[in-house]
Amino acid sequence: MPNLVKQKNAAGKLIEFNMVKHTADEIYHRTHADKGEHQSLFQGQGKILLALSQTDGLSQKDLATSLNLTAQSTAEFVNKLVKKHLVTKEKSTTDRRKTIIRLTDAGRKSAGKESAKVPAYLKGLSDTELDQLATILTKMNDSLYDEISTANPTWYSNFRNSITDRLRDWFL
Amino acid sequence: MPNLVKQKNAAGKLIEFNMVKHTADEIYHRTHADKGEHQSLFQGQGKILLALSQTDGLSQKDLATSLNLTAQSTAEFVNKLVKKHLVTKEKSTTDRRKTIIRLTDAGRKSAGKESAKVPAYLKGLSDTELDQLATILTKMNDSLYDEISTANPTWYSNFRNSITDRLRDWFL
DNA sequence: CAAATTAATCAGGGGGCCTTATGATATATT
DNA sequence: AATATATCATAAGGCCCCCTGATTAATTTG
Repeated sequence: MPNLVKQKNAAGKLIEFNMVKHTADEIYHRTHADKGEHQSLFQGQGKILLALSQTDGLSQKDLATSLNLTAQSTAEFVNKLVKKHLVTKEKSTTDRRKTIIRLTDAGRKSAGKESAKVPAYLKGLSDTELDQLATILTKMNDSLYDEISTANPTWYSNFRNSITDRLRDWFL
Repeated sequence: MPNLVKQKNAAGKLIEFNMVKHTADEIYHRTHADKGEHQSLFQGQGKILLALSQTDGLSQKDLATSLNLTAQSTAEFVNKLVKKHLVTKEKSTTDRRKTIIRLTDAGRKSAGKESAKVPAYLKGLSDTELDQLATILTKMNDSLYDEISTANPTWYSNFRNSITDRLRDWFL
């Protein structure tokens, strides 16, 4: 039976990590403000870009369902990206209700550039610690996947797909 | 010299964790939408509430600087909280430029209910793993604190204070 | 007292999301 | 063919998180 004190301790550290990381990211954005490019890659416009960089030429609807967004939100983000010349919209010829979204060169570049870089805060860990961390995170992730799939099976499968796509750069 | 493969592996797992946790949280909000109360405690209105629950009766300016927000953002959140009857505004008598913000009873209650609960995904870890995790997170956090303090010393000190306040419940 | 500084507000903007309505196109039914 | 229904996208409106710039009111300083 697990020690509650240890659990609480770890939980606190995790919360702390989230907070610290959050503000570190904020500072990074403000400093490195490459003219307003702070897509978090997991959200909004960044999400769309990422999805397209895996499979270009999706319809808005496809994007919406695969990203668990409403069609409306998707339209909004796509329009914003169009304004920035990162994607293009064109009507599908086979089904003229559909709008096909394609990455521009700039878009492709922008999507790819959150390159698979190892964050500095991992560089201070020993090999053993890195292994431990990976093992632990795997367990935690599985637990969260479980939570998601029981709460919302639909989301789960969409999510699972997009996640493996997005993590392809990291493993193997 | 640390193994780059191990670093990458751990980094990937961490990203995965962030993504999974993100959507788990989203689902939680949508499901448990207790009449639109999703303050994330680390942001916006929740941040203000938390700060006031540590030290009531701060001025807007005090709030802004201690939370690393602009005066304008602070005003916005405060006004929203006033509308919800969670805080009150009153002009300071000693310096009539200042506006003192105070928690209402409802506000105090709302702030306190962040429930220092151990998340489910930690419950599956053994005592050893919990210790390992805590140790590792401590290192990562220190590394991030470093990053923050060199990038923005001002933020650092403000942040450091508010973080210890906020984590008080976790480490006794 | 005039000037400088400080606290707060107004106006406006950029992100992230959703719901409700509507219009347009496609497909199924009669 | 003609009508009904289902699907894709848009428009409009809301709420949340946050910032920059300009302006007003009160206090401190020279």
